[in-house]
Amino acid sequence: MAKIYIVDGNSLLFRAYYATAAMSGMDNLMRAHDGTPTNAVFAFSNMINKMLQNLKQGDGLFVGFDTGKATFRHKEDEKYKANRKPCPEELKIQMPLARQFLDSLNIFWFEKEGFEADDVCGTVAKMAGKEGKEVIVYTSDRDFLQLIDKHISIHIIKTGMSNIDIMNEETMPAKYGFSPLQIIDFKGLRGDSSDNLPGIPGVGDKTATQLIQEYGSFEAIVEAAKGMTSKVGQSIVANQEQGRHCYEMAQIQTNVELPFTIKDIIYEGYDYSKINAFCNSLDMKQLLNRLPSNLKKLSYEENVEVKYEEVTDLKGLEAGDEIAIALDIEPGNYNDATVYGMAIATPSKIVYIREENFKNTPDFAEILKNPGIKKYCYDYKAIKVALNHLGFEIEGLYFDVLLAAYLLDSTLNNNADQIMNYLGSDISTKEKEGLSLFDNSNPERAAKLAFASKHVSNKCFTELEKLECKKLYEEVEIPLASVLAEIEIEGFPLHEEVLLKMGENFKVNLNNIKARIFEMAGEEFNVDSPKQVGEILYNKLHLVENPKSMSTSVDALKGILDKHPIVSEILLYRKYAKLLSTYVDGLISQIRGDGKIHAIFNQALTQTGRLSSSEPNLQNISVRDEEGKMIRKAFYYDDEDISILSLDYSQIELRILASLSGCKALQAVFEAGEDIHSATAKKVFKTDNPTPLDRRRAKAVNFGLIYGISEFGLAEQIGCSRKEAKEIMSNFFNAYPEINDYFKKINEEVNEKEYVSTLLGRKRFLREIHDANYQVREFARRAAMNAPIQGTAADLIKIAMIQVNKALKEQKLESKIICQIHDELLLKVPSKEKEKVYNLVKNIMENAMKLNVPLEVDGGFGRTWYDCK
DNA sequence: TGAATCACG
DNA sequence: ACGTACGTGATTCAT
Repeated sequence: MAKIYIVDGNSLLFRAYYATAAMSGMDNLMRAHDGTPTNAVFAFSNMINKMLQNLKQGDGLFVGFDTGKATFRHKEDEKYKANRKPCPEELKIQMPLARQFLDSLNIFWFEKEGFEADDVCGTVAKMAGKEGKEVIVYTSDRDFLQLIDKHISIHIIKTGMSNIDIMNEETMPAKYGFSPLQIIDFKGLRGDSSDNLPGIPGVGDKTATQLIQEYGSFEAIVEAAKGMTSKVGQSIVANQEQGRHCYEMAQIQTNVELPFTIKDIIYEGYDYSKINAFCNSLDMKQLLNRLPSNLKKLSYEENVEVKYEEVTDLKGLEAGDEIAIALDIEPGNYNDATVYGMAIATPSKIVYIREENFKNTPDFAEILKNPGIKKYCYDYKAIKVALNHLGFEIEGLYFDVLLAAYLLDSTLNNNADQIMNYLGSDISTKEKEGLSLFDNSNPERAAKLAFASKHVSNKCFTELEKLECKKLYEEVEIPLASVLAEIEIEGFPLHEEVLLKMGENFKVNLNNIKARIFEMAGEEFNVDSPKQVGEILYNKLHLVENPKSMSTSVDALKGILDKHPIVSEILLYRKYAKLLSTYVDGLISQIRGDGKIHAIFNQALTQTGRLSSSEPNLQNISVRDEEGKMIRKAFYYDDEDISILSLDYSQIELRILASLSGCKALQAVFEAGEDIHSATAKKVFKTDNPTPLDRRRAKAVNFGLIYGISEFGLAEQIGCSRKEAKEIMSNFFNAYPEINDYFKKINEEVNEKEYVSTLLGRKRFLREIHDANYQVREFARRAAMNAPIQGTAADLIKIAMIQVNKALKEQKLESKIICQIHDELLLKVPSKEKEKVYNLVKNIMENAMKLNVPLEVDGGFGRTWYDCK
């Protein structure tokens, strides 16, 4: 979920000033070459930079300031803050500099006359909370604690940015002994000497806390005090007006009128040239190297005005040898989205043509299908598939912004606005008015997108070259986009009637199981609700004494199978419920008019370079469970002459690990064609005849290695002691010493560069490797171990897909790729092509990449997907 | 909208 | 002392 970081600017700036002034001594403040004091801005910039390090795409950052003029609180109380020492001149000078600093980082800040930073920040925090954002407020002022709710936490800065008290709905009451809102009652009693608010004389922290815990609120305490004989009681009654005044003054306003919305504070990155100029002018260059690179816009330009004209035909459009295009299309799945029109940009002009006019002009189809005219665009695959639905072809992809951005930084989402922003172009349009409610077309946006697609291309090529990804881009991702489009257009036949029949069976089972569960539980409840299941198992049937968690996951339930027969029934219920909802009803809802599934293969989504599949996901159709596997029987061609061919890489990730690490022993196992898990079992359990159990445990060891497991994780996985796991791992590394060295090398690399690479140079950035949080850091470390392996496997099969697609076309074969499942390809193959295609595809897959181990591809034909073997 | 669950490699 | 395997997508409940 997006987070919103809110900074109490004045509070932090004061801290920044006094912390550094105390360190260096007042006479020795840090200054720029012209004598301007910069200590506060410097320390402030470091604090802000720490926050930027945590910022993710879509997160917001806002700084609220005091204007320095009188506020409504001063009007109510002329003595308010009257005891404050005047702000030192050296700090005063830096106030506007801090604002300039924020401007130069494109960070949104705001101040409003008549209000304090507290009120502005409080209002923004509540606004963001209402939108469901997770809000984190940085301040050193404890008054802010009253803002805490389920969305908002307050980070109280004690010293610098490392000593922080994180206060939220749980921690705040635990520490203070009362609720967030009661901080106001607390201030009423206690007062606040720094604001010159006296509160109730004779009441300190301890007494105030006690009273609040006993009576709840300030007014209730005043009421109760009337019956007290103690000195404190008398003081409360006598000074109640003064206390009430302090209570009022401590309240933060959360309904200040603001001329902006949360959308405006979403952070969209900094322009290096701007912050560079600022830092240079104040001689604080240290900051520049420490700024997070992921938030840097690739370059900075003022908005370029994009002019376009709407046309009904393309007469007179000189396409030349390259054009940039953008579809104006309804958001959502492009297989059934309405296409409103298309923007076409040539070097001389940009035109927009409505969909109903596509057929008016033969030039339209000609230009698009001419591979000699280079196409620049954003998400070519979507355009190609959507155009196909309208009966148009497109060829000649040259530059795809989405794919370029994906290689530059896989953490970027498939969001044209954000990606263009990252690349320094703005394609946002004003809210349009006056158009039909039923027409969500946006010609201006399409025009801007087309223009920007060409505009950012040079920059992208330069960056791809710097990152050594240009070859991967041109030779893998770009050609793959067309291959995937063809796979999506081709589709995969799925038979509703077969699924329905299976579904009926599943439903009968499900109802019987449900009846048995209710019988055993002694009541009816929602078995789909993990919460209610946990309630029954743990609180009603008490299957576990002092349960550590209320988890009802497979792992948790398998551990208590013997405690009660209801447990296995719940697991069975889950199985059939899953089959019905996801694989029967879910798949049926995705069958289109042609009796086929047209899943989308996302090419720019995963962090490792793999594809993903959606609507529906064809990459997680059941196979491990025999009954679940039946679903695959619904995937077949009516034409009995057409079979499905499934070919998959055997042990691809372990082979890649063997190759990348140069591990001789592991390579030898593959060269000898030995069973890898048995081989590992022999080595880690030191036996010549591993039992099936040994092999199973060795398999877990092999997989664990790929995932960067710890001895604890291994022990958990194979059910042994930590000590045994440690020994197994040490045996493993003794048997395969180069693997240990390889992972050490990966660790050093990610620590130094904050990224890791696949064999072909695909990068995965892991900036979290230097996160302050141990768990976050460890997660990044494990991801760093896995990404080169998983990513190289992804690169490999992508190359194979391109080569297979090309070979099938060149040899004029009717066979087609219809699905990819990470290490497996599915093809439709007519009988007469069986032998040829089998050998062709197997051969291409096994030789797609030159590794230091042989690649092995297995598989076979089936009438249905189920039967492929 | 997120958490929990479970399907796959 | 801490917390504990990589990468995905769909469904359901609950807020």
